[in-house]
Amino acid sequence: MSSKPFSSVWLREPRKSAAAPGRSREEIVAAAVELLDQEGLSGLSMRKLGARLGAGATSLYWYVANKDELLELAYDQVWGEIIVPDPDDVGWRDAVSALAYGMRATILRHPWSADLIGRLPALGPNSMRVGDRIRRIFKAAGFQGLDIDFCGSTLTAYVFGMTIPEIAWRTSMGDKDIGQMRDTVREAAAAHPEMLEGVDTLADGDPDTVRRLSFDFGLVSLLDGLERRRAS
Amino acid sequence: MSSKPFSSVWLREPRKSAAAPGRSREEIVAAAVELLDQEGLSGLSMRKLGARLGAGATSLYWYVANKDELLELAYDQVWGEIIVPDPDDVGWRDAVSALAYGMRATILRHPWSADLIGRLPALGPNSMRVGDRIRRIFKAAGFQGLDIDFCGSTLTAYVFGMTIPEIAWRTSMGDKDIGQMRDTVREAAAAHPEMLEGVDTLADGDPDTVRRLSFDFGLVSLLDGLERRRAS
DNA sequence: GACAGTACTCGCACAGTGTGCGAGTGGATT
DNA sequence: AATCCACTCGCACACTGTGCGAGTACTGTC
Repeated sequence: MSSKPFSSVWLREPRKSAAAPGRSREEIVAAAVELLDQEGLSGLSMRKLGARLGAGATSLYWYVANKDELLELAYDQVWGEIIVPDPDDVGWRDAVSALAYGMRATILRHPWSADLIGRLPALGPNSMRVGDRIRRIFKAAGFQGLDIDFCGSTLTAYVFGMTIPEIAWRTSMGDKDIGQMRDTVREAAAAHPEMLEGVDTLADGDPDTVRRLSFDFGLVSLLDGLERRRAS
Repeated sequence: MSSKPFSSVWLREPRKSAAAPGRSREEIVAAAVELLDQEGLSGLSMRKLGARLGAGATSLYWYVANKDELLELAYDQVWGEIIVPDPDDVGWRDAVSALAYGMRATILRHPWSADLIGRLPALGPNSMRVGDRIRRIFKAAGFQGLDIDFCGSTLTAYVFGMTIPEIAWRTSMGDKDIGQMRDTVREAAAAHPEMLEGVDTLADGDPDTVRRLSFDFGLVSLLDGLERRRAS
């Protein structure tokens, strides 16, 4: 295993200066997110980021211990875009639905973040805030004890598990039209008639619509299942 | 976006020779999996793998177009370890449960594979086989048309979404004891009393047991939800 | 104005990566 | 014996993250 001893930006004191020098951590993280949005995870290098800020590559290391810390910061920035509705306003099912769609939309807006989900510790203030709100929703719904956390895990697992592959599809197949796409998969699935049938029905509709239908199908099923749990 | 034009080992003719030369693709892939199991994704480099096989790094490029192809092959190898039960024997709920646990166990046995889920195209014969069997299960359960595929997506999304972060936890925190762990998260969650409550209850039990409970909670909920869909 | 200290910048260098290229090798076929 | 082909591999290139140590600029104290 390549297990580093574990560390996180969030667990150490930051540089003290409250003054406003030339560069700031915020500025760097913002530029990193911009670069990531444009060129993806593999497009972010310290040198490129430095150049974009008109700085030398190693200057950034004053504000950030290493690249992983920078990614942690950028990652938490993304979590900050997720808005978690208040269950008192709309009821827990609608709150969870809105949250799930919000998470999905946020990740799709920053596809590189999918590569970090589950690989980077999510201990930043924004991810904590989201976690806290999720917990509130399920507690308000009537779940108790460990079940509250289990509900949260289940929900995020579903959203992440559904969205991560979706992004891979979008980015890798983006330039191919759907006909080519179907042919490609048909070829790979040639040995399994059962799969071919699925490929064909799936390829009939507009890909975006199908993906949304699929996401909704699973989400509704999940909510139904949770509701049953809650009632018992 | 860093969107390469898309390609896959499975979509091109392999080298023709059916003879038995010194090295073979199978041997290389097996060694790669071994190395990955021992040192993780970042521990695999072409030079290291070559050395392990008593070969020069670039010799491998005769059998494999690039590193990504090698990873695709190793990845599919992992899918090959998943056994998908027959729904005729045990009923669809039990079949799905067994499958979900099997997938989880397989990924945990090869933690590096979690880093590839959703990033690499899964068009290999083994992943196709699994996909085919999953489809059969849900068809046998009585689902129809698009719903069959939606069920499959939902299930795999849940299993992947649940297992990917679990691996990150295991590997990054493996050497810390649970007390330290709780303190770490407590610190990060300090601003959110709601979360602290969760941290404390979760940290009470044995981590492995809690994880299994959590996995089961979501799985059962999901199955309940799907069952409701099927009935209507 | 002089000095000290601190906050920051950055060029250089190192060890490592994936991989294209082209020369070389050994065995089978003609 | 000559030719071909499967295969090996060293070299080189462009690129990566980052430790180090010298340099700069600003701030506060006498």
